[in-house]
Formats: sequence, structure tokens, C-alpha cells
Amino acid sequence: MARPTPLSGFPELLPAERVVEQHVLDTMRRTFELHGFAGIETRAVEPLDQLLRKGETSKEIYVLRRLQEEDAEPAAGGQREAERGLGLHFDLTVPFARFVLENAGHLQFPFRRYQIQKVWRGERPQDGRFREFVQADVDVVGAGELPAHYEAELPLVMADAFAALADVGVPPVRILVNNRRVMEGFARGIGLDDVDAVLRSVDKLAKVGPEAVAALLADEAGASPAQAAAMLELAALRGEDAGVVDRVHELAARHGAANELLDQGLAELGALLEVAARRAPGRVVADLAIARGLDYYTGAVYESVLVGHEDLGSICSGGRYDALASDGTTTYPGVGLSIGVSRLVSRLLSAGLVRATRGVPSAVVVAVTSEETRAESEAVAAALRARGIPVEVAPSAAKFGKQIRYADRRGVPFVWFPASSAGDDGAIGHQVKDIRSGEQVPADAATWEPPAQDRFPRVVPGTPAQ
RNA sequence: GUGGCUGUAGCUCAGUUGGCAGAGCACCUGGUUGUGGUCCAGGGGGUCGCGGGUUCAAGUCCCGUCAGCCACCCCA
Repeated sequence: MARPTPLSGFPELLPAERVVEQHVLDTMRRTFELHGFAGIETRAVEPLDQLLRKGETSKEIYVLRRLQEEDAEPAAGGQREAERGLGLHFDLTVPFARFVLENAGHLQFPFRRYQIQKVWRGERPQDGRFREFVQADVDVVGAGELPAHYEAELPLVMADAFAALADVGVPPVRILVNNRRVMEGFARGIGLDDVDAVLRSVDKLAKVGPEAVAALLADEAGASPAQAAAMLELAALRGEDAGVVDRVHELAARHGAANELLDQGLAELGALLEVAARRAPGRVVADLAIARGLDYYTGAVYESVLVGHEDLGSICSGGRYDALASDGTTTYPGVGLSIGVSRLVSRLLSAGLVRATRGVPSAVVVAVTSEETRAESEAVAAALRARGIPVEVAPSAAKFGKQIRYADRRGVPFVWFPASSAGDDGAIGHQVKDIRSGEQVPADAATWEPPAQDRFPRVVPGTPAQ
């Protein structure tokens, strides 16, 4: 095989694309820190029993084992690891829950943390779906209890992160929010007790449409036509303000479904919407069809789409979980969201929404007049570097035209010509050329500065394809 | 895991009823006096994904296999 083939689902970026991704990551980190979240990184592997503790994602987990594992030696003490087995984490929430339990004594609660890492899922890749990808999570966990106002704060942190990316061409985000207590309360209120089945069915609404969901509700949740119709009525509600809460109340009253759980969920949802409308108008929308497949969510649930790129699916989701982490005496309820950084960045690049001004850091290529005088070029580079200007020296003492082309192909804006005594009219001083304009001027390596916008690669809005 | 589509030059793709493997872009060289882009003239480059089979002859037809893309599933 002359060239290795790419591995589907394990994306690799070119340098200029990586500049874009790095900017997204830097912006998220900065936003999270502005909101007071502390960064952590957890190991890539967890014991399988930890990973399997929640949900039915088992078939997605990549298992870790040594090639030369002694498979016929189940005996003594050293076998614990093999018995438990190790797997690569498939999200950052489960490892975080484990981390909290393990380090509870060293943490202050409520604990606010962000975590940006790769995760792995063994599913079939396609557009925006990978087997290895980066997630950026923020969560708050409390010890014993967690006030509901965090359910409003966390999505707004994410809204901030996206807002901070707007100037480089990232489209607005729309965060859809619902509340599990509302769903469960309503379902039970109309007599549907298999709440998980109801949630799974309603979750497919956007994909398969109301008729199919009605059929699912009948088949999997045992719903009568009237019950299915009521659930669909609920799922059809959406809105940015507390009016939607009133409409759920009316709907519940009409079906005689009112109950305490529903009221509590609606109070939480209403409070969330009120805060969101004040702090980030238009960014957060209640959508009573949002259910989320994961079973550990207990309160608010979130899904987000890039406006204009709804086909990409959710790029940021999460929710409140009350029982994910518990050591038996203390439970640690939390709420958080996760951005699918790889999914976001892949769309930004493929749709041409965002681009980097260049793929190499160098702002200057120092030309080499001859291999004998390469040291002079290196001295110029060192002087510029000492003042924080990214610089490289030309690879060979080729004709200057080629050295300029070398810089041009990489998007490097300046070529520096070292002083020379070779000119017909005697010595020529150092000169620097802006290869975009062609302008060439005398320069001193001790004082010359590139324009601020040329110093480092920048990330700018692209010209969208179609 | 199931199904559909697609694999030809670095990239995007042509390639007829089987008949010597092509184009555009990119790349290299030259157009004298050390300064790129435009233009002109040359040039290099392909185990046609891989393995079998049919045939005088296979990029083309058949079987298998691998990879990629898309849909289902599930999710970021």
C-alpha cells in the first residue's frame, strides 16, 4: 500500500483547519473560565463497570486490552484489572461523576468544572458523526442538593460561548429546553406509566413525525389513541416565554392531568425561561418535544442547533441529573451541557463558514542569500523571535523568486531580505517585503513590527459554499 | 450490525458496444542581469482500492474483499 487510507470516523485536520478548531477550543475555555469553571482532565479509560453503569450504550464502547494479554491465567491477585476490564470513555459526564466521587474530599461544592477532551464511540460514522471526537463540557454539581437556578445558568454559559464565536462567522445557536418532570408528570397525569417508553417515543418526533410517534406510543408505551394525541399536543408546544408554561397548564387541566410533579417541573421551566429571556433573549426556547434518550436526566434537558444548520443535529446538549453520582451516604446532583466540538468544527469548515488567514504561524520568512551567509538570516530570525514575532528561515538559498513563492504558498505575508554587499551600487541594507502589496521597505530586525493583524494566524468569517 | 451509492494522477473528475490510461487545476523546468502571482513554451507523475474469474484482450463484465460516503440505529 503506497499510501495509508484514512480511517473513517477518526478525523484529522490540516494545519489551517486546526487553527480554526484551536480558536474554537480557546474561546470555549476562556468563556468557561470567565464564568468561574475550573478545568480538569480525566483519564481516557474507565473500568467497564463504571461505563456501563448507566444507559445501554454498551455496544459503543471501545474496550482496551494488551495485545499480549495472558488470557489463560485467571488466578491470583493481579487479575483485578482484567476482570473489571477497561474501556475508552464515550462521554465526559460519566468520568466526571466518577471523578467527583473519588475526589469529593478535595473539592468545594457546588463544584463548577469544565472539561474538554476526546471521547470515543464505536458507531457508524457519517457527516458530523465520528468515532473519535472532542467534547467540551461544563457542569455544576452540588453535595446533597443543587438549586434549580443552575438549570438556567448552565445553558446561558453555553450561549455565551457561542456568542463569543459569532465574530468569526459561527451562526447563532438555539438552545431548546424542556423538563423531565413536566414530561413525566404529564405522562403519568394522563395515565401513561411507562415514562421511559413515552420519552423514547416522543424523542423521535422531529425525525419521524407525529403519526409515527403516535404508533410508537401505542406499541411501546401502551397508549390509547387519546393518550397518544394528548402527548403529541404537549410535544407540539414551544415558545420563548412563560406563556408556554401557561399553555401546558391549560392542556393538563383539559386532560385532567394536573399533578404535583408536573407543577414543579413547570415552575422550574418557567423560571429558567424568565432568566434566559432576560440574559440572552432569543437564544433559549422551550420545546416540549425535547426528551433526550439518556435515562439519567431528572430535570431540565437541553438540545441545541446551529441556526440554519438544523440538519446537523444537536451540537450541544445535556441536562440535570440527580442520581448519577452517589457514594451511598451523599448524592451529588448536577446539571451540565456538552458541546460537540468536532461536529461543530466539521460543519464550520465544510460549509466554509469560518477560515484561518493562514495555516502556518510564521509571519515572516527570512530569505537566505547563500548557504554561506545562512547564519545572518538566522540572526535576523532570532531577533524578530525575541520580540515575539513568529519567523522561519527559508529552506534553501534558491532564487529570491522561489523564496517568495515559498512564503506565498504558505500564506506568510512578509519576506525579509537580509543585508547584502552584493549590489552593484554597494551595500544594501535589510529590507522587508509585503508580498501581498509588493511593497518593500528598509527594516531593522531590532525594531520592525508586522501589523497586529498579521502577527499570528487569525480566524475570520469565510465565504460560505452555497 | 442492516441497506444503498462510490473507489481512475497530489485534487476534482472524464473514460463509448471490452481495443495502447485522459482533461482541468496543482507540481517541476525555462523565458539571462537573485523579487513570486499573469502570460508563453516544455516536462514529470497512475500497481485504474485489493484478490480472483470470464476473454485474444478488462479501468470497463462477473465473484469476493477492503475502504469511503449516505440512510437506519443512536447520539455530540
